[in-house]
Amino acid sequence: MAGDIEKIKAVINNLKPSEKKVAEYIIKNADKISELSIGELSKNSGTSEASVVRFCKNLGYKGYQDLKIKVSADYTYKTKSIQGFVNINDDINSIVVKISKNNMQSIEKTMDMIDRDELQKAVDAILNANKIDIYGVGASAIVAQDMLQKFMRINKSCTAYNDSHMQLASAANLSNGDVAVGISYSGETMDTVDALKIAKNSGATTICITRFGNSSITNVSDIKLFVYSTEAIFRSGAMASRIAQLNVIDILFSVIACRKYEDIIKYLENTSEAVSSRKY
Amino acid sequence: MAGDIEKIKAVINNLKPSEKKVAEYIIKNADKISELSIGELSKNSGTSEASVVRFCKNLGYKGYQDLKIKVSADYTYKTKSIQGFVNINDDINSIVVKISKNNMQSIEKTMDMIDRDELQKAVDAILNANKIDIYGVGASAIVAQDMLQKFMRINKSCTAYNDSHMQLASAANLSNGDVAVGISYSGETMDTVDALKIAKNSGATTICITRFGNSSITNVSDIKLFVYSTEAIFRSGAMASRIAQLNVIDILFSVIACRKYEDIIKYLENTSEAVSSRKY
DNA sequence: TAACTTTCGTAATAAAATTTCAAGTATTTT
DNA sequence: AAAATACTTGAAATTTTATTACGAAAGTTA
Repeated sequence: MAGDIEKIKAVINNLKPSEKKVAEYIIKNADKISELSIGELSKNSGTSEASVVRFCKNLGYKGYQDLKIKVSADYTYKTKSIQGFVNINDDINSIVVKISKNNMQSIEKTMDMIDRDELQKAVDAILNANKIDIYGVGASAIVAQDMLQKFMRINKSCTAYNDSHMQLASAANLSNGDVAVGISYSGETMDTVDALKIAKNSGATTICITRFGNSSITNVSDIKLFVYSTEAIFRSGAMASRIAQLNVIDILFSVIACRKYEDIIKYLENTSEAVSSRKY
Repeated sequence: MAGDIEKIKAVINNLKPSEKKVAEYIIKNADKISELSIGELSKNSGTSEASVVRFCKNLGYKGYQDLKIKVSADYTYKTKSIQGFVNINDDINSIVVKISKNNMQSIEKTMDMIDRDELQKAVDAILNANKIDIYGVGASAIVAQDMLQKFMRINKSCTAYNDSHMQLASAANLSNGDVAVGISYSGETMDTVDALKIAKNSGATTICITRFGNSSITNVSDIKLFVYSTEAIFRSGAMASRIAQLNVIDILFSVIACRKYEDIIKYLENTSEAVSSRKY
């Protein structure tokens, strides 16, 4: 489907020496490939034209022409997604583009990176849960609230207290078969980590949605869902990160909705109807 | 920079007949270009090889090779973004990819579509506002809450009541120089539209964040910020749409932050520091 | 209608890509 | 350790593809 450059990286160690040289050159100079003829490429990589062709065919391309087009397309696709940071003096259009691309990139990287097995575990845990507690404060409270709204609509009983004392109290009353979800991008938010720790001690299955890597919250989580994010602008904690987190919520919701489609469509229709009276 | 296919469309009417044939063929068959030689293309479009080359050079390309690569790249870039709807039987990986791409697409289309002038007006209104009211219920309440958090951090006093009576009461007390922001994807949510209408009558400048097109909310809004969204899955109102709305909030916030950088960086540092004591 | 300009395709030329093949290198067998 | 075999490689031949040159046809202007 995609990722021509990735594909080359993946097979580079199974190649013969001369083809490996070609692969290395292409990876390092993917930006230039579109303007290189096979002769230039073979010279630059210290091999022969024949080796380049063999390399192309080994990788499943029709020939050099074909590879050239695919690799160039892949390269421009990749680089078009990437945008710099916002500068103070950027005009309004640049800001629109940079912020949007950054948010898109956070979703994309999260999509590439998120562990499908962990996701499946989270789905199973939620599907079998008696009770679900969701913890999050500050910007993460919004994500928690969003999750609550989604799951409530499909009749999964959740709670998402935004009072930290309530969270702790609620966590203490969980038991086996319950699920607690902790949301914190930094992974170090005391209120959330503490609540999750108590939930774990109470016997609940704990899930975290946090940044990639180890942190206090991963230590108290049975299931870890990582999101990727870089912020496009100064100390503004929660822009791309919360969008990546919401994307994870969407995925969880969608997987569950698909698995239990027959039951859930009814609930969704009911709730749709219920609010329709409040629309013009 | 981009949009090679768009560029061809833009100039198609200024071309000589034979070159126009080439242009038409390329636009209709952008997917096949990567595998066509100049001979095939000229035959398929009913012209000569020379005309194809002339066409390429007229458009600023080095030759047919160059155009072929650029157009192919543009085409794959465009189509890679597009993904189908989620099916009940999709496996977990397909759902991850489809939901993510759909969310990305909503951001991208919103980015392409959003009116920069309206955005500028919204920024000016907010910068000069004494008081800012934000209205939203249900899924839009989360977006409202998010906006509140962001603007609070840069010391812009906002309120975002999620009680509809409070909203109406608050709207009644606004006056000239105040700003009211109504968030409703459908544009038909009574509570939000009513509150915004009252705000407008009170003399406030009204801003809406809603779906593209006319709706009840656009009728009561001085400034209209449109988002684009298609949902990847059944009657599930608010997935991609809220992400697109959050993206607009990010943009508003970023533009304002850039314009008032010196003042704002201080506020951001203060608020960062304030919560840091609650982190491990 | 003649002179000129524009547009276009054929054919010649040039460039690039692919294939062939034999030499060189490594590996296995005897 | 020598011979046989298989593998890897690049130079050169061949084929394919792209570009250019040029003149014929169509269209314009005087």
